[in-house]
Amino acid sequence: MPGCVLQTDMMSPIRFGLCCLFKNEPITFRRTTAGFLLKKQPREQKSMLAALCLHNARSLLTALAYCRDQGIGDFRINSQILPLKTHPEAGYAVKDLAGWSDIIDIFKSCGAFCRRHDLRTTFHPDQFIVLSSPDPDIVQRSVAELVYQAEVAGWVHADVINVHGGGAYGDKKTALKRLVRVIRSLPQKVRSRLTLENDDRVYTPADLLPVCHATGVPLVYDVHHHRCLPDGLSVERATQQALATWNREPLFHLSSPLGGWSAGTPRSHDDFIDPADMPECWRGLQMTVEVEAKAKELAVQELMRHLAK
DNA sequence: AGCGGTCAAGTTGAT
DNA sequence: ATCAACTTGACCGCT
Repeated sequence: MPGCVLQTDMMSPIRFGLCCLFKNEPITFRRTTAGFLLKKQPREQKSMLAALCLHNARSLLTALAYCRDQGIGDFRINSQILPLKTHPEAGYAVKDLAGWSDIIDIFKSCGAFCRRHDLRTTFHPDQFIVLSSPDPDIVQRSVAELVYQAEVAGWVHADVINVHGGGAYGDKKTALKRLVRVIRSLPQKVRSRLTLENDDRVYTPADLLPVCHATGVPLVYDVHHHRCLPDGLSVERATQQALATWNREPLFHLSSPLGGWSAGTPRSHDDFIDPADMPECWRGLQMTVEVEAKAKELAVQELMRHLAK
């Protein structure tokens, strides 16, 4: 139904978020591989990267316009929005790319668009970013990636860079001490956006809340991960404690297990959200809920329709 | 045009 | 010891 926009007054106060990609909408983000790129001449490498970055910046603006039209209030930005940005060999500075000022201008337009239409954007660096590692090189590379994402976050006004606690290395307590120390040492533009999320195999909300309290970093509560890796906290209690860590609009994650909770792999995500998986105690809260479902925008739309009834 | 192997990175737990 | 899973599947190179 073209032009059909959900009415604000029918909608839940929850701001629902779309993660990174589209299922049906022809909005794409491109990337490349280091091996392929490095076989080219340096000049060609730069021009390919410039084309990819420009394409992705334009796609982001298109994605945000789509979200606004659909009443989707939040969009998670792919870590590879600037492909291979911090790769040890293929990495580059944006200002080394032809047309760099156009690229940055489009990202800044994205930021202005978000301000104008009350859209939120976030980043979620992937599993290779681990701040609790005992290996300083791993921590240093992770921080470099966060610095890159914080730079883009500054252009687009993203207020969240969300990471997991990382590994335990057989000693959670010590690992979390390292995590606190590293968080405190982060550059301001990273630390002011950093959030911690409970994962489904190592760190629970109960593990991370003390870190949040010690550092002022908010907790992104993922209820699906919490159900896969419980810690004695009820969903209601974890919700309350996570909300209390936020000095801005809270951000939570929601997904449904592939094939239901009785299936073999409850950890993997289903195409859509089973409304029963959304905690009752979330209803009416003023916060962002990012929908992690493989059907992407279709899943967000279906959940919003269901809750508007 | 379609398809399969591969992709920069870390850690865990199943096999 | 090896390897999928995590996640966001997408890209490259070959047929």
